Amino acid sequence: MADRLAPVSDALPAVPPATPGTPARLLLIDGHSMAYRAFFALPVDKFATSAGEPTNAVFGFFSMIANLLRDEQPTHVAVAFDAGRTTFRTEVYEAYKGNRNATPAPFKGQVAVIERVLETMHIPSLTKPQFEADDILATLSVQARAQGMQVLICTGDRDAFQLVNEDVTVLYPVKGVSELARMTPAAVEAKYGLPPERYPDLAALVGESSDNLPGIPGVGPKTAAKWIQQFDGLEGILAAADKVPGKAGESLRENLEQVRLNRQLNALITDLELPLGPEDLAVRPWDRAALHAILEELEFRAIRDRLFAMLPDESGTGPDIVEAAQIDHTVLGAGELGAWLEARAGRPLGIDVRGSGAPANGDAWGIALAGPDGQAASFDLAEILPPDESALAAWLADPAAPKIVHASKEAWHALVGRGLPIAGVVFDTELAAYLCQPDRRAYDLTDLAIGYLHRELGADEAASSGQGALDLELDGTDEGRRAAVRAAAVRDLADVLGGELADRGATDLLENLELPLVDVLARMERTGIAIDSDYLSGLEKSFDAQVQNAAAEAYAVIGREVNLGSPKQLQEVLFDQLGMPKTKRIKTGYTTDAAALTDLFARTQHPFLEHLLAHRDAIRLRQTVEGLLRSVATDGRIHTTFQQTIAATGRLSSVDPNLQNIPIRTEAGRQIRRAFVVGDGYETLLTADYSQIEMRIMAHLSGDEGLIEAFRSGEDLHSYVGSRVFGVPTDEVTPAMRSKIKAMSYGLAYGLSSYGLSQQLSIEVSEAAALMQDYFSRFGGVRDYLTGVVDVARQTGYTATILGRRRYLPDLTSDNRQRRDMAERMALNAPIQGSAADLIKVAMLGVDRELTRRGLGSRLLLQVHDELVLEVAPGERDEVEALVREQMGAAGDAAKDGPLDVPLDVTVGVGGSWHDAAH
DNA sequence: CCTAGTACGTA
DNA sequence: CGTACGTACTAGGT
Repeated sequence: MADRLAPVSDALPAVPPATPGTPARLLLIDGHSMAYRAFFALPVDKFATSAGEPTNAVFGFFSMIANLLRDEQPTHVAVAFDAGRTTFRTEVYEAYKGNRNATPAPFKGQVAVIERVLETMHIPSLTKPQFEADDILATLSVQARAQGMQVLICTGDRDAFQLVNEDVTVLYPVKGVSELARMTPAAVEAKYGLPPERYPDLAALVGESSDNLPGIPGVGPKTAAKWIQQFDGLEGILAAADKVPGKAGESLRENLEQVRLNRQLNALITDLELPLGPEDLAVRPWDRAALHAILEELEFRAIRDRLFAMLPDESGTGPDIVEAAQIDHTVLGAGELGAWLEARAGRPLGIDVRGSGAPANGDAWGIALAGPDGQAASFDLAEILPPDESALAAWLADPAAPKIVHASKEAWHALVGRGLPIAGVVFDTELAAYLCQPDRRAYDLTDLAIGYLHRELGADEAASSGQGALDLELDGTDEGRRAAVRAAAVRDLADVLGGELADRGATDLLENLELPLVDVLARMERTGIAIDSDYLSGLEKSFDAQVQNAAAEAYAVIGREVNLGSPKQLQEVLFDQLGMPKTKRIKTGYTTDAAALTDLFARTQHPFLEHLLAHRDAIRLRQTVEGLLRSVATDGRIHTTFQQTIAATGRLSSVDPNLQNIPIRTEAGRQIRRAFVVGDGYETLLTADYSQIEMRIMAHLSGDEGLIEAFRSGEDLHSYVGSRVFGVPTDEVTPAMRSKIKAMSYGLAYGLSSYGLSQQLSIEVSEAAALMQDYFSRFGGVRDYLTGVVDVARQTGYTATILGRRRYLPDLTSDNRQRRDMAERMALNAPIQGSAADLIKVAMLGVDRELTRRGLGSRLLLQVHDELVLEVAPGERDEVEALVREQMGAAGDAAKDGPLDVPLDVTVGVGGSWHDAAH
């Protein structure tokens, strides 16, 4: 270990805006003027979303802002917009700007988008009724100057030249919006031969065509400038109008009124009352996620990166969009960790673990700890000395020593792989962020630090600058310092996210559900499930033979070999070569999915379709088997990873491999489940399913008496519902009736339409609509609930599960019908699917707790949304079954508003394989 | 090599 | 024109 070093102040290079001593820099932009310039500078047909929304003005404007932020490094920014077409100027002079053409249709709407973008960048947009943007800019520039600021005004309106002085520069577009002329006093003087304050006098004489202000015929800028010099300004000229010689003088005398009017109108107002002063316009951190989202929405894809790269936020070279991380990073001397930890006993420390979080063979090679005092320490675990390692191990394993981690399940695997088990995790910043924003797809620490702390961690700074090798010290100090910065961010994030959770009523969800579940899931992943690899290999051969056969027969029918896995080539065969009727339209032509092919086969009986479908099935099964074989670890087991922060509804997901979509519906598919077997030293596998969990939740949430009674009666649900809907006794509900009802019941939880139902059941839309009518007439509570849940979500902005897990659905108020409808279906489904997810998570905690408490050797292996798979130790079968039934059945008692109104039935099966344990 | 589109497995 | 996922493949860009 290195000698003890003095604490290093660790300022990462997000350059602070105004170094002390340099004046603040205010950038003011005339929004409408610059957007309009951008609109004409960029081809509208090259800048539009796939929906046809034009974005050329938005892009040009935003691109210009990015350049300005980069080049000018303003400390303060604001954009002013005209409030409307009528202003005090149009009242004085009706024709003011009256020559302007109607706003082009593709421009309309783009200003609103620009304002939204500015909002995400936290750049204020200012308007003032009856005044123009330039009046706002004029007022602010005068105020800012008085406060000692340097001012830049970006506008395409020449009237702003009157504002130019030693502290105020106008940036005037000369070509498009990318090239701006810097109008300083000298530049104005050079161009017009007058100081800036005389410019409006000149404009009054010459006129301003863009404002529809006529000038004096025969008087151009040269003459005007000469007069202004000669008579000491416009007042002098007007006073001496009689003495002005020549034809021009005559012309002047004929237009005195117009000149007076011009001068009155082109004077900018500098004493408006504004809600914000220059001091309120300081550059603030952006809402990076929202900015990213809006660029996504604008489909700026290819240019988005360029845009982001220009932005100071990303490059870290701009204004104080983000703060630099400030910590004291200490490299501790040998044996000092114990005391360092002791000094912070009982205080939660942030942890950063470097290593691999793989479930089967995790490993950790570095760890950093950050205390509440801004101090952090880091270790290279390959070099750590025994006294420090034992202090670290004891502290990590101590459940009473509070820890804060980002992605604690990965850390768990990494540390366990190093022989350093972790306990006492009181906060996981990834889980917390997930509960706050469940629709996000990623929760990178770097992004959370920017979003919640406005702090740049600078993780890849050394590497990306190409100087990494130079900076990196052999003892790992540089890496250690970055780790310490992350650990400090994790610790600080816990404070902010803890508050966010509390605001959302989600603290309980984190502390008593998701966080305890991490440990359960980690152990499930580490345990894995045993695989009969020999059997699986045999299955692969068998499916492979089927693939070859089906392909050969398919080729024989059409007389040539095509790639049966290519929808494009299949379309050629089906619709061109074989001339079959067209299927449902998709983006790339006509669908060749299984439903369409089956339908085509029913109509044409063409043998190619039969072989094609058989090939699809076989290739799919082979692919599944091959994937599983690849995933078998050296211990003969498959270790999936359960992702806890992916599904927006609260479900888990499973990856590497996905064990939540192993086939079960077809016989051939079920064969694959025979490969999942009980491991050595265990007696059997046990599966436990909730039956009709989502319908039970619907019954509970809706409070529908009929549906609740259906579950209490213990009768077959779909037959019970069918008998009520069709008005026949339960035992006279035919299988066809029952399956219609089943499809309908489940469809309702997904926001099914009558059209969708008709497709599903291959019946007329009218018949489907009638079926829904009958259903709702008997189960009105369900209808009321479904309409109510959307209404409430629209009001509150979110849906909630029985444990208060929220899903935010801002699109419920979208102007876009497609998005709105989608959001409505999400709102219908989220409370149901999410509550089911809550319930099985509660059940998992209960099962795991009881297994441990009773000292049983049986263990949880898998969760498949409404099913748990356990490995049962010898002699524990009956006790485990009872325990699982008990815990799963009781999960409903944890609901926020009291126990469920319906029982939770659990079906249990036992067997040597997953297949045989089914029921 | 990466992305979009298609298809399909589960609950 | 029914929710929530993950994976694998082709095709077309790079």
